[in-house]
Amino acid sequence: MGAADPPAWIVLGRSGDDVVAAGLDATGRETDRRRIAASGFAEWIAGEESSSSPRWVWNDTPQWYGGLLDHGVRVARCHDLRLSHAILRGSALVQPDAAVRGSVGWDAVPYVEPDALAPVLFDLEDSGPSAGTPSDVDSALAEFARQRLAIADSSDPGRLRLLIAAESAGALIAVEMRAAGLPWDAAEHDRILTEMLGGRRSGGGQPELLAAAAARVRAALGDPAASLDSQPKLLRALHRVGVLVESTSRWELAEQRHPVIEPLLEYKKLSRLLSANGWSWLDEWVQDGRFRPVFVPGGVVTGRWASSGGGALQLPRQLREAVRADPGWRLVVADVAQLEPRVLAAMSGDHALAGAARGRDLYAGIVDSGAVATRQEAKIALLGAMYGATTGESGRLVPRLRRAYPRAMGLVDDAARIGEDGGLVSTWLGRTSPPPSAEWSVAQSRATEAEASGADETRARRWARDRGRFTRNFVVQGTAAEWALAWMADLRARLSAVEPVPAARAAHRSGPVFERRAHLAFFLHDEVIVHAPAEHAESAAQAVTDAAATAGRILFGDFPIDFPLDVRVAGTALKD
DNA sequence: TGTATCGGCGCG
DNA sequence: AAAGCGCGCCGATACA
Repeated sequence: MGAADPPAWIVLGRSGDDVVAAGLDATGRETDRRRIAASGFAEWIAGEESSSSPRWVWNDTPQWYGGLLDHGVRVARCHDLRLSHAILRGSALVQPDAAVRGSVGWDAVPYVEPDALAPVLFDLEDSGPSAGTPSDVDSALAEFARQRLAIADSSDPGRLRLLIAAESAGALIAVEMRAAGLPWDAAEHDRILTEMLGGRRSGGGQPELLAAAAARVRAALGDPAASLDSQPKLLRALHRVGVLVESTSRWELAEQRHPVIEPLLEYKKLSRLLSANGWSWLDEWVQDGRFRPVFVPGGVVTGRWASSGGGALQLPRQLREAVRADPGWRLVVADVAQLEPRVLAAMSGDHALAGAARGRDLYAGIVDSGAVATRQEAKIALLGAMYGATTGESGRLVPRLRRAYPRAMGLVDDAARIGEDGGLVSTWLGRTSPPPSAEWSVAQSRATEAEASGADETRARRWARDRGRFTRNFVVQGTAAEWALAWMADLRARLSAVEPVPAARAAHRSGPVFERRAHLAFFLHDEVIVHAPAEHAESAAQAVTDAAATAGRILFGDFPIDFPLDVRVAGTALKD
């Protein structure tokens, strides 16, 4: 690429064993095309990154970026065509007849093998037909052109550009976090398991304390052979001793008074720990002091991330003690207090709710405003408003919030009504809810016909309300996910600007790009964990805080809304 | 023997 | 405590 005219974008595609790179100028015109052998690809990327710092355009971030990281090459920016396509083709901000909605091949979801970060690019012998999106450069160029046109012609190009930049940054971060891994102390995990479950038995027997709990349950049931892991059998055994529950769920059991309840709840708790995060999980998912889950950006319709394998987003808090910084390193653990209601206040322009949100505790602010009497009531009412509660204490309290915060409540009530009517709702930056299914629409129209039965009408009404609760929550959950992406993207940029520590201080299990620098190690909706050299931990914590403020401004401009964080610097991620 | 579904529960 | 949203994973069960 000519130094006099550095490319704004470089679009990458594969051709046989080679990579084809097309440079585009700021207007999107192709100015340069070259073919690069896979063996020299990482080095070439590193050179372009340092000389012209383009935005890399590729079909699917994990396929390209995992291998680059393995070779010690980090990039600052990308445009993930697959994720961007998913946003644009569904967005209500995009023109109905935009060409991007009809792109062939870009709806496929590629199968990403959890153990193979970059199977295609650097191990061409093993490259299979697994890629879900077109991988040649001409397909990528054509799709990129359709996407830029769709954005430019949309009702709000600025928001969509932000969303796609944030989504693509998230794609980079997800691959980076897997490469870096979450520092995990297997010995500490084993200690927790042994303390709670008792010693591990050879020969597949239950650990001591789990077996003891089981024995106490069977004694209380008066049945030495009672099956505790089969829901129907357990239910019948409970009925036989007079515990007349309809399910064996924890909350329903907890309402009962019977000697079997306490040991049964204990058994369920321990059994869950063993099956979900016991020694088998440890053996399978923690290698060389790192837990490396697969993060799936955009994996949830709202834009939240999902995960695949290892249950990364469901780590029980009791295991947080096993998250341990390397020697000489620290963990910066940060989470946003009440992210979703703050986002709701900002996107609805509700100054009253934003006022209640000023400071650390939004719920206390609601109490101070006089809308409800206690913090607990404030929490229940607000969650009920965002989730669509209609019954119980929550349903009873929501009307009081409607009076106190009409704009915020009006926004979620409108979203619910639109959803019930079969319409679409969008997040702040333009991610749009999926349309109702054909089955849903058929049920609605059938219910309006003269010969509709009562059952038809009841079912249609229930499905309409279900969808209303979904769209009600979609706008809030999805916008919160956008805030979190903006937070992480800005944080990533700040961390990358810090000088690396000397090689002697490296974290040798974090991969070449991260072993000498503070880096993101974990993300969970409204919380991040940064693994940082001890001498950089305080500046990393400041970066986390500053990035949160930036994210608020990026999304909501000057609207006066706080996003206060709980930030801790420690050797372990255990929540105090 | 393998696949789909369900109840249950972990996380936000 | 659940309630009202969104997930992934487990073991058991039903079914091909």
